[in-house]
Amino acid sequence: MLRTHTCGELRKEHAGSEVTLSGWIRSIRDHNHFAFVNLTDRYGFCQVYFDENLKPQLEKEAYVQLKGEVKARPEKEINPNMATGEIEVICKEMKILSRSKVLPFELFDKIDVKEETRLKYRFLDMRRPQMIERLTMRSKIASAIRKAFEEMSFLEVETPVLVRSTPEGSRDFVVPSRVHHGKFYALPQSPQLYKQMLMIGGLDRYYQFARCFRDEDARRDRQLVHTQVDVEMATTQQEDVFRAVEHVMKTIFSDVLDVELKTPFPTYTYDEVMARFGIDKPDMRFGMELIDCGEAVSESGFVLFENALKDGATIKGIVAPGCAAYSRKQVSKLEKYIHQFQAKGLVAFKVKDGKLEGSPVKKMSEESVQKLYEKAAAQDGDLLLLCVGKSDIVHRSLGELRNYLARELNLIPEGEYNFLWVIDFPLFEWDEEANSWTPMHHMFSMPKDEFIENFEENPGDVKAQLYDLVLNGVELGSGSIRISYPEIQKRVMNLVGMSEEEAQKKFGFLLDAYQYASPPHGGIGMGFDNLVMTMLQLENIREVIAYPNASNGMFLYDGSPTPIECEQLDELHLNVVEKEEDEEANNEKSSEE
RNA sequence: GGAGACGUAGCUCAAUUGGUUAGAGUACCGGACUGUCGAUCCGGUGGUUGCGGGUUCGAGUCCCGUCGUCUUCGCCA
Repeated sequence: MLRTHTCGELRKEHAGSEVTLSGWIRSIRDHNHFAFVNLTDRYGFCQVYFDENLKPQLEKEAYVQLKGEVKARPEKEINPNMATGEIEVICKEMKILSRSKVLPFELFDKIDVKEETRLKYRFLDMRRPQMIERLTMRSKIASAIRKAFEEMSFLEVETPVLVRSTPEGSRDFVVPSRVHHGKFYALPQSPQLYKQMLMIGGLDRYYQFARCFRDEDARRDRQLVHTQVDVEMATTQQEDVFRAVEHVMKTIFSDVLDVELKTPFPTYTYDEVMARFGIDKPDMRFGMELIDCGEAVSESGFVLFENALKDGATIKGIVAPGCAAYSRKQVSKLEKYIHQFQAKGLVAFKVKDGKLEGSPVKKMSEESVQKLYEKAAAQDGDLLLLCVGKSDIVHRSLGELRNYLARELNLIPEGEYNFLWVIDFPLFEWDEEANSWTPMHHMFSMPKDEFIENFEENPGDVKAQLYDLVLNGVELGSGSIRISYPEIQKRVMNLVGMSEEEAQKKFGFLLDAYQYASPPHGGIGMGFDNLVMTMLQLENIREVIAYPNASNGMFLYDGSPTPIECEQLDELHLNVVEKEEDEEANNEKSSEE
């Protein structure tokens, strides 16, 4: 070995011993006749003393190997902020193994560098203790997850990475076949179909860290490539999946964060969370629930409200605590925020001296103002904000506004981990564009028992054995009990407008498998990157991924994607069509054939 | 595909709102210092203001286009 110890492990009890260390030279503190250096590696950093003779060799951020003697520091020179602060190493001999160019940015934790630069030089960014810590936590969480699943007799099974392309769901990344002219593999959007077949295959309990590929625009919490903790269990009901996942969460929070979670996690129905929080992944660490004000203002005399109600609109509100002093400008900033969710605007009331104030009050009957005040149950100094419109828009807007205000007003308690299950999701939603019903999740989710007999009658009302795991307002995972009965599967496909031929063509391999007696089964897929991000209380998924992509799908550390050689294209039977100036002539976006 | 923000020294930012030679911190280079803790002190180098047009006596600043990063809507079964 090129070292006897790592840079982070030397302590007082090593004093007097001869050691060999390897690491990067960071922070040279030159005192003319001698110098101090922090020698660093993944494990920490260690102060090394260089005398006048050895000092000239020092080069910042060079990777060196050195021999020296560990010396206990005198009392007054101990650095309590440093794990190795009670000792230093007196360098006797140093060899530079590798030199460094001047760094594009410094490698401290509190750097303020454009992310673009950090991603381009990810290998340097990763040397920062903060990034080391994040990737270390990620690894620890992963191994705790494995431990927990193994305790419950789950098998880790790998599913294929080159799979059949399915047009359902998100856009596939596609891989051309060299051997099969004009044919393509796809990278899996998730192992969904393959894990279902594992259940038919009798594996009974499966989990996997699965890479999932989705050719969609990236977001703060979404990457082209992400890692999913994928789970499936046979002979199971919804609650069995919950208990298994809770065991895993309990284990990782206890092992990695030393946080003891209370289980079971509470469950809420989809309808309830939508009504109370406007959003299917509510953050329940704070209050500010939505208030249904339609009834209170139904006879207010205010044209805006009355006309809206006549058109079947929803009128809901939230109370922003202590915001009565908000200026018109501040309210309009909030309105601007909800414009992006198609909301028209906000009607604002200030709460003062036990009643509502503000310009809308003048347009309303005294009685309805009082009714609204009572309904809102707000305190003096609060601001009541009403949103009027189509129910899905009002819910989404207020739901997002609630989160926005909570962040703005610092209402979110730190260090709290609020888990919950959202159950009873609708099985179908109406797709305006396609003018048909589509599955809310995917078409293999089982309706709840009471809907099985005639779910065709009112598809929009059908609830499914479909659930999400939510942590602090982040959707961590989504799953369902699957349809293991070919008859029911056929009816669901029928309802979403998929003919038998089409179904055979796209999913025949799966539907055939179900002809051979499947145990009832279900499972869940959990976003591992999101889990790590939320556990570390970070806002951006890229902070917990070693090699993330930028928002336009570029990988800044290697510059991909790139064009490929003509020879490669020929071998794959591909032709790249130049993008034409005339967009109309080229509205088929695909440039590959 | 749409919207917004940003782009000035290697890095992070400033430039009195269109005014003359574009500044600061840090990094880098040189010097001083016998106990520092991302040392300190003194001095110095460093700029095609992302790129291309335009308006103007004059543009980092205004306009148009373009490229890049971030956020977001759409999209993400």
